[in-house]
Amino acid sequence: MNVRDMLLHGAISLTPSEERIVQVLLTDYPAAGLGTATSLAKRAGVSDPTVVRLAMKLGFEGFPALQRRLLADVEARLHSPLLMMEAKRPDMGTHSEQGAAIAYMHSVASNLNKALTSTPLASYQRAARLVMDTKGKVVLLGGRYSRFIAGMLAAYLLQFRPDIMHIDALSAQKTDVLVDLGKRDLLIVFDYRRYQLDVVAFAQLAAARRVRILLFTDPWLSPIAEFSELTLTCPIEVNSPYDTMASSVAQIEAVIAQILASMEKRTRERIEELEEIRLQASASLDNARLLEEEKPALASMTTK
Amino acid sequence: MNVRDMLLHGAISLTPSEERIVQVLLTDYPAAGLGTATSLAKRAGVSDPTVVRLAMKLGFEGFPALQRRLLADVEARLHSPLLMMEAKRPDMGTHSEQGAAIAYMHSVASNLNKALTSTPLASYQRAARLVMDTKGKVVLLGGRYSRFIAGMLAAYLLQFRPDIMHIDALSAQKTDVLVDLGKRDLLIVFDYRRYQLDVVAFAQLAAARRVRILLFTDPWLSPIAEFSELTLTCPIEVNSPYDTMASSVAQIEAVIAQILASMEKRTRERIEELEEIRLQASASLDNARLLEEEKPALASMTTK
DNA sequence: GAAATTTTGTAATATTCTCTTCAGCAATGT
DNA sequence: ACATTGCTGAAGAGAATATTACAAAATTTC
Repeated sequence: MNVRDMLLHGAISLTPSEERIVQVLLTDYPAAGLGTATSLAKRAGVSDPTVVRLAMKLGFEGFPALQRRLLADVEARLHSPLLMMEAKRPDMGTHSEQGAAIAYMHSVASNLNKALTSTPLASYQRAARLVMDTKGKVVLLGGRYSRFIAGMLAAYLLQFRPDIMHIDALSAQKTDVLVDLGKRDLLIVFDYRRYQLDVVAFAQLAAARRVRILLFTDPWLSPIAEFSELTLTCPIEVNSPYDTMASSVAQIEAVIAQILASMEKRTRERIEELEEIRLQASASLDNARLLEEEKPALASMTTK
Repeated sequence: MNVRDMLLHGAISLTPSEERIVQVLLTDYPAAGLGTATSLAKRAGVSDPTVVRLAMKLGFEGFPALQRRLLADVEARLHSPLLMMEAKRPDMGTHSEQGAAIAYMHSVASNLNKALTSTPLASYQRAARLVMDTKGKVVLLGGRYSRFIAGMLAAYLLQFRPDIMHIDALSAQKTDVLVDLGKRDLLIVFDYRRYQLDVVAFAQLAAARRVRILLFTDPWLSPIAEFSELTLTCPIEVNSPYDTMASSVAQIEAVIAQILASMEKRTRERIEELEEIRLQASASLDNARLLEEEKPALASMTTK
């Protein structure tokens, strides 16, 4: 069993700072673990003893032992047949003008795969718990683009619990919501690179008021990571001047899935039924068309 | 220039024992160099000072410096997209309550792959042309969830052309925009299943006014497909009571990529520069950490 | 074949890294 | 509110590692 799997599916329960280490390690696997223990600790924003303790928790004699294992992994992977193929990979550099969209989709796919392998299950579980265990309000905030993701998550969460509040565009007035927030509340903030000053500032103010913070960011970490309780990272780089948001969307959906899974069976069933009903209600609209003819579809549409 | 090439094509003359080291290093590259200097020396049958001297001869400050370079090489090779795919998938099927989030991510990944292979390039090209060739206004509309995707696309398009208008929540008032629309205008509508009556109705009214329609929907086709000029479908089913929007997001991003590719070179470059500048502005925040040491990162984060 | 030069290893030193101890802190239960 | 438990980081001891200094081989040169 290689180290990556130990981290992803390991049966050991991790403390928050240990989790941060794991996240760093997975995001930049295995290079992040091949330096010194102290460098890894700094990157994760924890102290070196914590790194050492994690190594031991994983069953190693100490950090160097873990490192040796990591090295073995590298070796194995570098000699894998896949890497041989890699050598003759077509140069992605040429946008080729023609298949730009297709090339882009491929690039997103590999991005998603990266996301898949770089976030441990525990992070999702923690996020789910954080959201559902919060007694007070849950406030959502995002940047220029990511505010749409915040909106999506808000729309989902509305169905699971009350007191959801999405701050769409950050204005001076909106900052006022802060006065009502305290340590029983949760701020879910999305901040991918080109970290927006106003968003960071808002989060900082919230942190000062002891509001708990759940941060979604990229592997380079928004400054907000400094004072967030839990940080979920997600790769965003693709061959385009813009970054992709597809993986981020998948990620919040995954959190939703995790919330659903951890719910009481009855509660979950009620929600599933609810969706089922909504689906049927709309399906009746155009089912006929799909199964039979086109005419009924138009008919049903003109009826209301 | 990576270390391997330095060793292979280096212009420096090597002493016999140095050559032995190089040989070992190349035989097991780069793993052999990632341990301690002493371990490498032993494998080559020489003493450790010889190893250190070689490192310096190659232009490094010392052995650790060479090691850092070696690590960078590994990272570059390991981060190639293809290799990310290799990270094997755990057994699906077992929803297991535990790994709900992970299972979900896998399911999204395969969904995306499906999207990848089921939409021809021509569709993206036509969508791109449709958007950019429209002389009049471009109005965007979505449903309960998909309106966020509409919002994203609107945010992107704003940078490419004027007269972009996102109808966020559909109200009676908003329907009024219809009176200003005609056959020179374009309606981009997102309508995934649980096709919303109001959205369909709006599209229908637009169609009646001869507004051109670009529809994003799922493979079961929204009724709007009946009167849209171009329909892009995208699979949305995953193992969850909800549908995924990740692929849809990827899809609109792909359209953006296609638009960028089909633009005049100069125009595109200007936009890319713009993004580049935005990126650097924020990157300067924490770049130091990634390229050099850990210290500056923490410093920069606390500094503002 | 001896001196000069280069190469190499041993030993001592300097540096860096790991890991233990301990005390502070927050969360949780009584 | 108080005690308990577990998590965390600061500090420093101790170990491992890299590097320097120097002397012994080996090689070359005359």
